[in-house]
Amino acid sequence: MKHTLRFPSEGCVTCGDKMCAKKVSLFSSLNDNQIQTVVKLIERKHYKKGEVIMHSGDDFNRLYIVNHGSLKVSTYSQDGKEHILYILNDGDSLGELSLLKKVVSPYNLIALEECFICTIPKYRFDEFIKETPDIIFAILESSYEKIASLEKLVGAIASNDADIRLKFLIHQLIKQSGLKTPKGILINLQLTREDMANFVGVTRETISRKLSILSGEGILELLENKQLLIVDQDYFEM
Amino acid sequence: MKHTLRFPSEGCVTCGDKMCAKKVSLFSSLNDNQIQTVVKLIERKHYKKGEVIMHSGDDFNRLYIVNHGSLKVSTYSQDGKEHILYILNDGDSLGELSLLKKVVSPYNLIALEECFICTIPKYRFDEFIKETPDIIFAILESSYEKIASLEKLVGAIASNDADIRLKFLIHQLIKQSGLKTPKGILINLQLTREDMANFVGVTRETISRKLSILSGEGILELLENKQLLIVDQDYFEM
DNA sequence: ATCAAAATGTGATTTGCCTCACACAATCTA
DNA sequence: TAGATTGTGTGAGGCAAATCACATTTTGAT
Repeated sequence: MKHTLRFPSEGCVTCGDKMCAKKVSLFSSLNDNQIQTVVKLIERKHYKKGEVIMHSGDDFNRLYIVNHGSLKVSTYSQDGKEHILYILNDGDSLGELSLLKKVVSPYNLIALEECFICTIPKYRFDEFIKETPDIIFAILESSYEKIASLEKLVGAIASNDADIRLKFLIHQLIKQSGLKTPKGILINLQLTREDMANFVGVTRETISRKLSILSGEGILELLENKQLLIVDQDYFEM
Repeated sequence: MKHTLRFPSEGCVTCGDKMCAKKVSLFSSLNDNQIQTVVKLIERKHYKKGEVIMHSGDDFNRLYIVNHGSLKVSTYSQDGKEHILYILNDGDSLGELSLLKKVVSPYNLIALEECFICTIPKYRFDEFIKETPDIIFAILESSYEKIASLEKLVGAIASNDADIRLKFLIHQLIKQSGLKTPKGILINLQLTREDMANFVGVTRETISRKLSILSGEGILELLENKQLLIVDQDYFEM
């Protein structure tokens, strides 16, 4: 049910914007000319909620950029449990390593909602790097952000304390996809309780119970359609 | 009690080898000329067991390379618990990010045994990058190895199962610093039970107990001087 | 609009690890 | 070489979260 479009020179069809690549943090340092060059390399795909964007074991020979939507990046342990490593939103990217060498994906990518994903095949990006070597620094920087985020995840999980884990989870969600509203920070991701649980290594029941408690204490509100309204943001500072 | 030496052009004093930088994975792709250039940038320091090589909060403006020895890289949680993120051995490096921009160290570095550490200050490495831009790819590659190792650590800790965590710990130690001997794989790191515990997020008591069990089952042997002899390596495959 | 499937909340029970406690061993240090 | 400090093994008990169970709600497909 997914389809591929290529845009040799007309910019992005979906967003109708020749500069849409600018919102990608990886490309934020590029000038307008360079952005237009990048846009020409892009292939766009569209995925519905729940669709698998990539399976672990697939050839990983593209850079993936989230144009619009959100997705989870996960692995499975031997006993079949899902571990979510990253949640990606608009402007996030994945697969910089695949631009360096031939690799197989260790990740499963699954759309949490309708997703517009831009990809750049390795062979096309190789040419771009030759013309724009500075892009490497942006890639390096984004990889260090990934390292920092993983190190924090390790710290939170290693605490073995469900409250700290949940605190970390919500802290992350606020930072990544929190929307300021008059009533508080709104988190509007299509994350199930189980997804949340699989991100921080607890069970869905524990997430349910702890969220109820926080809701009872007025720290957050559980809205319909999996939305969270964070009332007391300070509580989630770490 | 530590002292600094600089070697403008004579190669490494400690190892007496002008090519010692070659064993650093970060530099393994360089040719002999380039290696000699790198060696000229190196400042060497010597630390005794237990010495603090860097505190979290210190200016992080150097690339650190372990010439000889081993050290732990850790952070502390709010409640004062140590979390070990990496254990570095001969040839490992840390601080590639500090070559990109001014940062403050989030890490504590502590020598597990006598250590010979090579450092390259940012301002000197900047020049080297200009002459040898390809080094960036090696830096990128090493950062992806770091990401992969963290992702595995997350998976192991998120399992919430002490046996899996210990398995992962020993698997890592075998990979990083296991020495093949006729009787099995020898791990000769100066790690205390508590260090092991702080790497995988359990208590020292749990490590003690689980190691005893594995020893009783003949999977490994607990030797003197904190050495481990891995008899059944397959047990630790993941 | 209807039904099946997926997700959620919540109680009861179990359990694996943490915590606490202490004896003993190893290691530093003057 | 003695004494202090740091590290280690192991038992007993408690507890937080996993597991199991099931009713209810939400979602999605036809």
